[in-house]
Amino acid sequence: MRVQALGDPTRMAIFERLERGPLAVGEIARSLPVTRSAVSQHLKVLKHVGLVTSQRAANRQIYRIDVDGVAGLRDYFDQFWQESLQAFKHAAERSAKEQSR
Amino acid sequence: MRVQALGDPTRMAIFERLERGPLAVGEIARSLPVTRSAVSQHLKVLKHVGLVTSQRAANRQIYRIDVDGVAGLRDYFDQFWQESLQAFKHAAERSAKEQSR
DNA sequence: ATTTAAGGTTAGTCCTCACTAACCGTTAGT
DNA sequence: ACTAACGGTTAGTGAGGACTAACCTTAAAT
Repeated sequence: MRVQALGDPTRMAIFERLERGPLAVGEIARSLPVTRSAVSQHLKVLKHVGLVTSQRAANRQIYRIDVDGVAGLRDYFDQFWQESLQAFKHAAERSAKEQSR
Repeated sequence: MRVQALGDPTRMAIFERLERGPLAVGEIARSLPVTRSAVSQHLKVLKHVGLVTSQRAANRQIYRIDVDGVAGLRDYFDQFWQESLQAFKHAAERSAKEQSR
């Protein structure tokens, strides 16, 4: 589920590292209290939901924020909140009408 | 963590039930394949992050969407995405400047 | 060619979290 | 008072997910 993507603190931390610019897996791991393996697995998840992209540079994999993906997820959430509030508003109006008859 | 609030499918389903109007715990449980206890625990979480409020009506607890809370969470996410995109944009510009000198 | 460093994958462990069952207090009805 | 229904709490269980360690492939360096 898309919501889960940033649910884990470590995954969140990785994402925030990437906000400051593209990084290789090892560079991220060095600044975190987890192994490269863990970082690699988290990046896999982030990539899967479209928040980051990767690109080979010789030996290394450079990860960076996927601007389109972030925007897409933002829109997704936006729509969700929008619909929630609207649905509830409609329900409230319907309820008010029931009261007055 | 606030992100976790809608991470669970059952919790999501409960929230969506409430979009159609206020409901008692038992009413929600009856429309879901889980016990009242589970629903009660989920509502506790939703209440804790400010997505719903509760109100006693005699014997029962009526839960409803907290419009302010939803709006607040919407704003929180909005800001998060905003900052992500902005930070990355700045990083990209900085990087471009490095290249050209 | 060997060595070194990178990163992805897998098996196994541990911990978190969703869930049930059993219990409790509270309220309304008889 | 007794009963029945509601809903919150707790202990215990099971499943999923985060993590490490070990292994593998690939690419650059000597």
